[in-house]
Amino acid sequence: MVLEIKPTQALRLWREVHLDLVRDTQPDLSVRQIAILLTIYLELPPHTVRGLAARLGVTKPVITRALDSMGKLGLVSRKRDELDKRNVVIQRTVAGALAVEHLADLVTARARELGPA
Amino acid sequence: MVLEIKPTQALRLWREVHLDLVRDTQPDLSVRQIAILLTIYLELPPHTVRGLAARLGVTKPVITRALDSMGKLGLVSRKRDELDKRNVVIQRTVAGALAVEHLADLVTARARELGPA
DNA sequence: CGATAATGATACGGCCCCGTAACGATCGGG
DNA sequence: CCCGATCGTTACGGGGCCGTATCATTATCG
Repeated sequence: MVLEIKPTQALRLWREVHLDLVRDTQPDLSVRQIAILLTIYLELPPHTVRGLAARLGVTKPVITRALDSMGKLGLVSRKRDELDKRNVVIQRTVAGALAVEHLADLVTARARELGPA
Repeated sequence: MVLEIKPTQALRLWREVHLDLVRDTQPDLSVRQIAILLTIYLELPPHTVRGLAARLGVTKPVITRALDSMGKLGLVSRKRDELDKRNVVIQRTVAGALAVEHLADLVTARARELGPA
């Protein structure tokens, strides 16, 4: 089940989806925020600030700030870890799951429309 | 030549490429800038500020500013249209073509690595 | 010509993000 | 028990992007 995609198709797909995102999304997320959001929703919990920072190769404040802004949008939430109160566990939300699902729909729909290279 | 991609695959692809972009890219472009860059390199010239603005559904200053910053990065260049000196023609550059090609490589490489849904 | 329209750039005020450095809270080993 | 290590957050200074409104330049039409 290898996904065959040609460079020209890849670029067209990337462009179409980004055009959708520019027009469609209310507040569009940064590249970092998208990476964080998808990591939270695709990888197994639990997720922590330092874990995400290491996973993305960025500093911790980047994660904290991204969680702040995405939290305001309702895409994620935070909870103190009761076993080790230094830790913060990042949790998924309904709105976040919907947003991720919406992105998946965009990509699959645009992929389906791609003609030959 | 329809590109079959399942929602789970789409999300994993999106995530992997965004992780690459976060780690890899020197100054990462915004969603709008990516949309503009790919439009310039995928659609037939000539490109103008107002044309791009209409194409993306954004205001002209958005395009002007994006061209400013992408111009500093050497990804695009501008030239006055000699026939109608009100117009500015946006031109491709070698560095821009390389950046677009690099993005295509990223996407195709990550797509190839995708396992079954 | 002169008035009007169109094009791209600029000014302004506001908001968000960055990286570095520091901080408070909490845990854990000696 | 205490002191160092760890975790997440916050402060600071700087830079970028946004939308609206306005501007200078150029073309067009009466």
